[in-house]
Amino acid sequence: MQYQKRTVTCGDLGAADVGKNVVLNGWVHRKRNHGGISFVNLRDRYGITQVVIDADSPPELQSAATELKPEYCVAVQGIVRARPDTMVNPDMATGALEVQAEDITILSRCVPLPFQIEDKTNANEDLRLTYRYLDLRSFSMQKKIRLRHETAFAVREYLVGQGFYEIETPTFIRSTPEGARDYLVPSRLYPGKFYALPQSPQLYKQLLMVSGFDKYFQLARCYRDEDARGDRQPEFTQIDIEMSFVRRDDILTMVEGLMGYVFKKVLNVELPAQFVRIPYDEAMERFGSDKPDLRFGMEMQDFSPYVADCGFQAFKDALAAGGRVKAIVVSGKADYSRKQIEELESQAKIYKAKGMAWMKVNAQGALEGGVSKYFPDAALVTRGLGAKPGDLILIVADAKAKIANTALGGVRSKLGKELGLLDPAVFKFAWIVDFPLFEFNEDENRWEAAHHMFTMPQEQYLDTLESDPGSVKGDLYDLVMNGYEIASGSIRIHDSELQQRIFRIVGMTDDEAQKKFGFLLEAFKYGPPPHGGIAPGFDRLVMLMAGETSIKEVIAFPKNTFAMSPMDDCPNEVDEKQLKEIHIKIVPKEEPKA
RNA sequence: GGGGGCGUAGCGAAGCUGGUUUAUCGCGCUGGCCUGUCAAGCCGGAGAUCACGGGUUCGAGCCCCGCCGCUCCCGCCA
Repeated sequence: MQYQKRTVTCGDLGAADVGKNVVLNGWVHRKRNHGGISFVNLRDRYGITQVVIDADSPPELQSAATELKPEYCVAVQGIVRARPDTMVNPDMATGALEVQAEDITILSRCVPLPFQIEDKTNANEDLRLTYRYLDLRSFSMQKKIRLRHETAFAVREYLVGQGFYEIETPTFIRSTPEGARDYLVPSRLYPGKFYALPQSPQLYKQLLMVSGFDKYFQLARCYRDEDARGDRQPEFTQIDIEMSFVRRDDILTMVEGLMGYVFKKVLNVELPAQFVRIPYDEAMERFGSDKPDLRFGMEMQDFSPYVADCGFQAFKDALAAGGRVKAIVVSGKADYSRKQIEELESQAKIYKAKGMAWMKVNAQGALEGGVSKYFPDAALVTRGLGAKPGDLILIVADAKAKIANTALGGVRSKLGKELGLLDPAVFKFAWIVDFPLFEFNEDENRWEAAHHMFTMPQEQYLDTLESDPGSVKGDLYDLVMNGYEIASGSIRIHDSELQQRIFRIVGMTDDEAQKKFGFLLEAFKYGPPPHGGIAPGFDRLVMLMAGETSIKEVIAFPKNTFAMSPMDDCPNEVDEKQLKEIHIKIVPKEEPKA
């Protein structure tokens, strides 16, 4: 096809170009016809330029212009001219100029659109994903994809500058049933055997440390076959990092430097040189979450000092059972209706709380409503909690500390959202440190690794690993920001004996360990260096930088909630022939028994 | 596995507690007019088995049951 290739883009014409003969290639964003004169807003990745078809243009040009419809792809040749003063559009980057068309060539046509291409699209997500290539035409989406690119570039720039090598690791790997469910890839050459897609390059990056690549990173695609969320996709990207001869603080400092660089470079936002560090236990008690949103206060407080003398049995029972009674003060919200409070209570119940108590501080400073009658000494309570007249006090009690904390923490998060306390332009980072190394799995009646089995226990617990696993803290750290976990890492075990002790504690026999991780244990016989690492979630990071609440907004072609792609209808059935080659037989799903 | 929300023209929404109905509005689409707009304007038009299947009722977009789809959340995510 003969057509004129662009000499400029729709975003870069300036005053100096007036009088020039230019060619633009782009899409018809909008067209306005006034009978004689007509205007076309031509759009490409770089911007929008107004093309004018004058009333006295030749008939061929006029008819070409008449034919144009939204999203036609065209080549326009014409002369750049300044707009008359009164017709300058100050809202447009190129609003002082326009191109007087001399020739318009339609490169391709466009059928009526399923939804309009505009920044604040009103189409629902399913439709946007079905026509993702159209959705991505909007400037708002182009901007997010660009932000992602720039962030990736800045990450590489910084880490390479710090002496890191980017090294690829395999995406067909050995399946290890620990952790998330694996995506499996059947093997054609080995009937009945499978590769797994990596949940993360964890073991490979540790092996790279054994190899002596003491600073490694990779923008690694990871795969986990678990249910999706706003901040979770079945495939996602992490900035995988591992370093040798480091202690915890070396990693934290390095990531602080990385984040500082990226935010400055990409968003021109200055981050603090260091991020606050909060021990896990403290985060749970203060915020009811291991990924607290620090953009607002409303911290949870211990309500137990007021319980002993009160007549409210539920609170006493919770404490007697070793649980918690926790409160938050909602400033100025004594005017909340019963219905509003019930909605908050239902939020608490999502996290298995049995209920949520409340009371209000009236204008005189007295307690009223809810459970207030059980607390005759209002001043004691309000002074202790720092509650002022007009405040609302919410209380959750439970025999299990975790339930009381997470439930009220959930209420705190909901209130943060509801009260507009979450400014997307504010970025509050924090390190959560001193995580427990083990968690007790009640269903299986055994201890399991809270993070993963290669995490170093903190030194002071080495003697009590076996006798008291529950109290062991690991050399573990999460980076959190605005209520999201955006990185997780640890110092690793590089000692085979210690590693075997851990395996035994989580109930893995030496044989099993050998079978599953023998190659790692073997490698660790050959002078492994002390090492540790971390893996920031790249999609979540970009999501927050973009001020979004779903990572789908910053992934070009994401999956929907059910791990499907509505655009190409994936996953899909495959031919019998393909199945035969990989030795797979489909067993039909059993009908539920009546 | 469980819970909340949604489903009405191509898109987004309204439609009160079942009853003037030919299901309303905005955008888009389409025909016409219009020489400076930029979310152009004005006049006209087409376009909907109210997700789907049952049921209750004299009468269902609205109530009930089932089912499908999307979305958010709990579980899950070492």
